[in-house]
Amino acid sequence: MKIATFNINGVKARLPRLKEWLAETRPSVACLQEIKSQDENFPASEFEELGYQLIWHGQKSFNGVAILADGEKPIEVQQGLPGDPEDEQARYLEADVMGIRIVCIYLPNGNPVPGPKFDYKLAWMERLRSRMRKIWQSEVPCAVVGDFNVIPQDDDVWAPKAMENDALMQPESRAAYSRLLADGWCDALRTHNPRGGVWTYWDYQAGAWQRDHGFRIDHILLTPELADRLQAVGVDREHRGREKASDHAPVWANLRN
DNA sequence: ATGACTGCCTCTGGCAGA
Repeated sequence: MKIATFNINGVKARLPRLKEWLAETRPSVACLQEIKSQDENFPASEFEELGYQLIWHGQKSFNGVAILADGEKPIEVQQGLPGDPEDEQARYLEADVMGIRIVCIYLPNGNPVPGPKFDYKLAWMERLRSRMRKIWQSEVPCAVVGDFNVIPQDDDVWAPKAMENDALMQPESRAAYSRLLADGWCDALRTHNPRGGVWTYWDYQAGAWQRDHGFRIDHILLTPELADRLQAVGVDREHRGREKASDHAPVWANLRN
């Protein structure tokens, strides 16, 4: 089975590109971030026409996540990240699909640093870790995928200097991400590209795509059982270069059945 | 270079993104 994650930067603006990507690459499970849609406006039927069933968690203007599954309805386990009753941002969706627990996240960006948004990011990462430890303890095979908004290492960015003041690569952000891996989760893309140099995001500005000025912030984390089944992992880079593309490219992992 | 581009909802300019 193929598990994919794609920050689409607006479901309405991206609909033709998104349907094209689904038809061309046919992931078994597709996790979307930044749908930027209220629940009642989400164009579910567009995906059902392609043979996908889905659940989503949206809000007005920003954020929003969705889980699509090929020919099977995801069974929702959790909507919204537990741990803060005041947090109403639509960034977390967890479901059981095809015998696997799928967690779709859109982790807060955290800029500017320092400030309340950065504090929210770090607190969110600790809440995520708590949730992931709980899932780990339940011993269900699990993939946590999405836009983590963390550049894990210097070789995950075209120029570390250019991003050094950004929330995406602050030592605190990296340390929080490292703690997830230290808990035992496998960073699928890193495992197959140990020397780094693989990007999943290119800014719209300053010709970043044309100059290949990118970095890696979209991740697929696997429990050991799924890591053992990992066959191939990749980035659909070519989709970033199309007309009206998202600023992120899709990331996918193939698991042996 | 407090720059750049894109999407959203709309106080069609200001905010957010990364």
